[in-house]
Amino acid sequence: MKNNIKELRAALKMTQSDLAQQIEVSRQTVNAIEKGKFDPSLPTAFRLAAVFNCSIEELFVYESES
Amino acid sequence: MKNNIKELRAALKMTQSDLAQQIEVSRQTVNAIEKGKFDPSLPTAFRLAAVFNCSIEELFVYESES
DNA sequence: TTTAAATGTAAAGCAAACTTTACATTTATT
DNA sequence: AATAAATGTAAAGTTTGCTTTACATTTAAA
Repeated sequence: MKNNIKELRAALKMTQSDLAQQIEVSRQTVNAIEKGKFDPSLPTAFRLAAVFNCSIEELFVYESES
Repeated sequence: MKNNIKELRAALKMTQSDLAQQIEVSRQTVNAIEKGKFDPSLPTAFRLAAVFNCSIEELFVYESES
């Protein structure tokens, strides 16, 4: 699963901490998601899409698993 | 998080087992998701949306947590 | 109406999403 | 150049998505 959170976040001039607060997860979680260490939960994906005012499909690109 | 998987699945005349096979999870997982016992992971949500040829947003309705 | 298929549910266990704490490194600011 | 802000990363722990096994109940078919 790929995502363009880092770019979208930069476009809004937000820090990882800012974003973390808005979506109610830890800063490390935002970092890990951006770095592709793991996928967010569905609720977290919804909150992310809300912040960037876009669809989950625009935020994340599904790639068949391992 | 609400969803209309049960209805969409019925419309395609699929059993929970059929759907489980297609999205590569267990039948119990499909049942639990339909019954709202837990939310699917993001990858599973993507696979579900693919089966029903719709967006994740059409499948799931986000509701602020606990 | 018996049999089979589909669904519901439960327990135990594993894996992944997330937390907190903590520290090191990189990038801005002064 | 010094300081602060932002980012990266790691370890240990909790929660939740998901598995398997197992069985009970509901719905459909013979």
